Amino acid sequence: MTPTTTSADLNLTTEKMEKVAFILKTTAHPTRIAIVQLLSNHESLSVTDISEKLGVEQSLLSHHLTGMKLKGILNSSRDGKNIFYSLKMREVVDVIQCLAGCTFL
Amino acid sequence: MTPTTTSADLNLTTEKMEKVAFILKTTAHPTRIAIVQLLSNHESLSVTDISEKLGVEQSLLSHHLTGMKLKGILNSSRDGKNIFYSLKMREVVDVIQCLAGCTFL
DNA sequence: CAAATGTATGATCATTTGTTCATGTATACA
DNA sequence: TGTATACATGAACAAATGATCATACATTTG
Repeated sequence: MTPTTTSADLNLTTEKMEKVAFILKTTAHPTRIAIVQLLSNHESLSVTDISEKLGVEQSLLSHHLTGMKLKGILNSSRDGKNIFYSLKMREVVDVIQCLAGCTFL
Repeated sequence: MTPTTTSADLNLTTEKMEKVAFILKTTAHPTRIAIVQLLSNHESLSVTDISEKLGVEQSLLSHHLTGMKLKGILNSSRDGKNIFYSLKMREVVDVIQCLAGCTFL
C-alpha cells in the first residue's frame, strides 16, 4: 500500500523547475497568500472587497492582483464598476495548505 | 468521506502567512528546487556532488546551500573534508510535487 | 455631459535577491 | 609543516521586487 503522506520521486526537467519556481515566487508574499486564502473561501471578490478585508491600499493591492493574474494564478471579470477576482490555479491553495500544516512553523 | 484531492478550508493567522511566505521564497528558485529534488532522491550529498550534478559553481552553490540551511530547509554535517547536506524540511518536496503535477505548467 | 466610484498604470525609490570574484578556513595527507 | 582539497564568506554590483504616489481609464448615475 502507499500511504497518502508519501510522495513519489521528484524528477523534473529544467524547464519544469523554472515553471515551478515561477509560481512559487508569485505566491511567496504574505499579502498574496492572504489573497489566495480569501479567494479559496469566497469564489469571487471585488478589489474593494479584498482591500477592505485585508486592509491593503487599493493601488498596492491592484499591483498584486494584476501580477497574479498575469502569471496565471487568478482570473478576473468586470461587473459594472467592479472587477471580480477569483482563483484560477487552485493548486496554490494546496501548496499553502501543505506548508501551513508544518508543525514547526 | 474526504477525498484526498480536496483541501480543508484555509484559515491562517498573519504570522503563519508570513512564515509560509518565508519558506516559499526560500524555495522559489530553479537551482534551489533542483537541490531539493536531488536531496529528495539521495538522502545526503556533499557540496561537490551537488555542484557536479547540477553544474553549478561552488561558491554560488554554497551561498544557496547555507541560505537554505539557515532558513531551516536543509541540514548539514561534516565528514572529513566534505560537508554533507540533507533535507530537513521534507514538506518542501510535497510543495514542489504539488505544483509539478499541474497539467498546465 | 459632469461628477463620482472603482480599478489600473507608470514613475520613482528603497529593499532584497542573485551572481561573481577574491580570499579565508578546515581537514587530510605527503 | 607545507600543500592540496573541500567548502564558506564577504564585498561589490546588477537585477528583481515591493511600496508609494500621482494620474489615467472605465462605468454608473445625476
